[in-house]
Amino acid sequence: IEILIESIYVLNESEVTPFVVEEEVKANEDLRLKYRYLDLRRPSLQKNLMTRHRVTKSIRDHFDSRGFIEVETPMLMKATPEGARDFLVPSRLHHGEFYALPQSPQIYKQILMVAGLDKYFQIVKCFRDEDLRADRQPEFTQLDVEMSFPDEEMVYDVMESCLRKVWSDVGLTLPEFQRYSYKEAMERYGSDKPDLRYEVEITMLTEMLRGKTDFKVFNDVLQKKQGTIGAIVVPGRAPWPRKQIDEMTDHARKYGAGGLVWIKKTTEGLDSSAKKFLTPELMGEIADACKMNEGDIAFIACHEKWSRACTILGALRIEVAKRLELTKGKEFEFAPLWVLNFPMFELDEESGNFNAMHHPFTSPVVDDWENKTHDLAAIRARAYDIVVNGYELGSGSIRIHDRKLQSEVFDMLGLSKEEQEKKFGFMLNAFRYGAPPHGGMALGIDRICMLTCGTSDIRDVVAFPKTTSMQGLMEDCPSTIDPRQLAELKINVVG
RNA sequence: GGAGCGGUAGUUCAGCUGGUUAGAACGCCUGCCUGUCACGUAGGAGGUCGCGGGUUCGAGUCCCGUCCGCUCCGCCA
Repeated sequence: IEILIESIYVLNESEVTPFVVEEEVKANEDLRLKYRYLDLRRPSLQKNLMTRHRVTKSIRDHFDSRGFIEVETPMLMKATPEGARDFLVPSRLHHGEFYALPQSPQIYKQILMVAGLDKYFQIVKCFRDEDLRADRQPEFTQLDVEMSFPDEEMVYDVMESCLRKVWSDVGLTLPEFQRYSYKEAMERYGSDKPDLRYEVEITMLTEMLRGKTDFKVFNDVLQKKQGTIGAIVVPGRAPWPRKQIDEMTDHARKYGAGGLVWIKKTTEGLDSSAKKFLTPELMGEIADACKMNEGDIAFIACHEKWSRACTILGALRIEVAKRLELTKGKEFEFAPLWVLNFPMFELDEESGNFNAMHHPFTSPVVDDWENKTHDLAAIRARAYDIVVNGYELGSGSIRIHDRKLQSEVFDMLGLSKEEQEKKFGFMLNAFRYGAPPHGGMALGIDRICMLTCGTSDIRDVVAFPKTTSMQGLMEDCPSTIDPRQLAELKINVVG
């Protein structure tokens, strides 16, 4: 393989290439994408694609050996305008009607359970028309899994052993999974997909500070029902200059903080940006609560919303890790975890409606549902995520298999009976004829490859990726199309 | 939808507060050298400074708009 790579990569005698094909490329990303076939000659990309092949082969072997069968589901499906935007495909034969490309084969796989194919998996392309990121492409590949009569532990087992085999087959080892509840992950790491490769944790100060301070910033937050105050302690390093503290404050503001209070512990004692408002005793108590040592600095953030406060602190945690290079050289140290006990619903701040946090087919925890009050936020879902090194590798849930319960959940989400019938009638109908309890998971194969290849750029593990504005630079797409083609589809381009 | 960074030779970049003919390195072409191996050496070609407008006697440089790439926020059931 090594020799093959070497020989491929010297293959540039016929014409002067637009950039020098060498392992440590200096050429700009757009140039490399335009000449992707040259960029792909580089040994690291060759290796990545080989690793990707091994990953998918390994997955297929694993599920095959456990008696799962791979079933293909349609690429042309019914549009489901919940969630992400669909890519639409016009129908020639049915004027004015459209197919959608799947965001996920979710409904099909549930119906396969009704059909009695009780152990299903598929390696499948999915499509979402949302803005891109370094780890997101408009089309991406998922490992989709579903089984009948499972409990959570059965899903955990089959998925953990799958990942363990994948890692082993590409020459890596995957440590034991840790388990965190959503609440714990948020309060300790400020994220539902924390990176556990470094220790820095959040200290919650809300209860400690209640009734103990006149500092308006803290007090205003403490008056609110969900008001939350917490701190991130940066372990002793060179003194933090004003400029860097300001940068941390700007970073916190980006995530919705009003500002940032800091406390420093030095040989001369405690100093703080809020020393005019905090008594020395209280500053001492905060420093003790944060277990500060000499040379440490603590950044304290607060917000009237619990989840927002956690997010701000989580963003600061990541920023600290970046500045202190806490993950440097740890690309191949994997810290996998399960995040469990997600809330069923989350409030959409704009509309004031509740949305499904996972998706609307997720089963609620039965006790929570039966004892439900009007506090929808307290209902837990039977949903779970796998997180590795700060990436959400995938998520899944035990689904609803009862027609009545599914309809009630749709009610909660604000779908009228008419809409339910129109959008999901076929699914509700399928549940009439005996639906087994079922559940499963979907994992992002691109992200698995990113981790096993040690890259943080999804383009490094996709043969022909799109740019952040969703263009294919090599083949130049999307593009305008022939008017005759449009006419046949009876489509007018306006504007 | 919003923010930041970037766009100058084939490539990677420099170009300070606006000021003659826009530079370097690598690559490319020609000659010389031939125990060289990041060869050396002498010379050469190569630029609508992303695009459009504006300010100015004068714009790569300042202003406005726009396109492209990257990163991030929103978004991603």
